[in-house]
Amino acid sequence: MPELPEVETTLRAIKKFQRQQLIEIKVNNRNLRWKVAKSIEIDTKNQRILNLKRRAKYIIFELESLSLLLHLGMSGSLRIAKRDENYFLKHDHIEFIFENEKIIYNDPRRFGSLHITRDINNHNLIRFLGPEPLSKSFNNKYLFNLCTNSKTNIKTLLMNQKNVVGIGNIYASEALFLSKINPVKQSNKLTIEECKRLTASSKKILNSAIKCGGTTLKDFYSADGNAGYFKIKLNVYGREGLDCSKCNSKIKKVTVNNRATFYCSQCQS
DNA sequence: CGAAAAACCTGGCAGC
DNA sequence: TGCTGCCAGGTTTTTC
Repeated sequence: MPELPEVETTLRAIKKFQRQQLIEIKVNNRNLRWKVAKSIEIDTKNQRILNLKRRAKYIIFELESLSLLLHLGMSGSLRIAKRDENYFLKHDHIEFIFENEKIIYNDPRRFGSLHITRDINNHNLIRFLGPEPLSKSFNNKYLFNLCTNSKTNIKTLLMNQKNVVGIGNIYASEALFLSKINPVKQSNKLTIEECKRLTASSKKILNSAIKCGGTTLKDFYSADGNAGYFKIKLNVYGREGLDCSKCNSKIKKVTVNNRATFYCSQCQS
C-alpha cells in the first residue's frame, strides 16, 4: 500500500470534494480488514464534507456530525469517476456518491478499512498513533529518547506507528540509507547525532516523494484519473545485488521483522 | 510483560 | 499452457 506520500497524494486528488455534499455511500463488498458497518450507508446520507484530511496513513472525512476513517491497506486505491459512470473493476468495494462525480475505493487484497465514528480523536485506530514525521515533534531528541529505551532494531522502531507514523517498508530502508545507519542496529546504540540524521533523512525522503506526486511501485494510481504512477529514485529498495549509488559495493537484502530490507553494508553502520 | 512470528487476502511473476 | 511457490507498499492477532 501506500506509505505516507501516496496517501497524501491520494488526499490531494480528492480534496476538491471538501465542502461538497456527500449524497450517499454505496457498499458493494463489505469484506475489508474489518467488516464495513451498516451504519456507514445509513448515517452518512446527505451530509456535507466539512474537511478532508490525513492522519498517519489514514484519510479522514469530517462530515457534519461524524467522521469517516479510511485506510488503504496494502493495495487500496481511490479513483474519481462521473456519477453515472457504469464501468466497474474487480474489487471496487465502496462508492462515495456526489452530485456530479463519485469516488471509488478499490482494494484487491482487502487489507484496507473504513470506519464511522463520532469521536475521531478517541478512535482506537487513531489515539495511539505517534507524531507525524513531517512535524517538529519528530526531532532528534524525541527519537533519541525512544531509542534509548528500546532494544529492538532501528528499522522496526521506525516503522512502528506508535513511535512515528507514515513510514513504511520502502521509505524506512531509504531513510536509513540516507542517514548511513544499518537497519538492524540496536536502537539503544544510536547516538543523538544519528537520530538527528535519521529524522532529517526521513523528512527529506518523504517530502521528495510527495513532491513527485507519490510513489514508487506498480499498484499505485493517483486518484485524479491519471493512470500510471510516478517514480522517485530509490537508492536501496528493490536493488539487491546492484551497485550502491555512493560506493562500489553491492546492495544487500535481509529480512527484518518479516519484511524485506535493503541496505549497503559499506555505507551503513 | 515485550518481542517475534503468523495471520489476514488476492494477484502477478518466475520457474518448471 | 498450466501448475506451484513465492513475493508484495500494512497492521493486528497470536505465540513464544
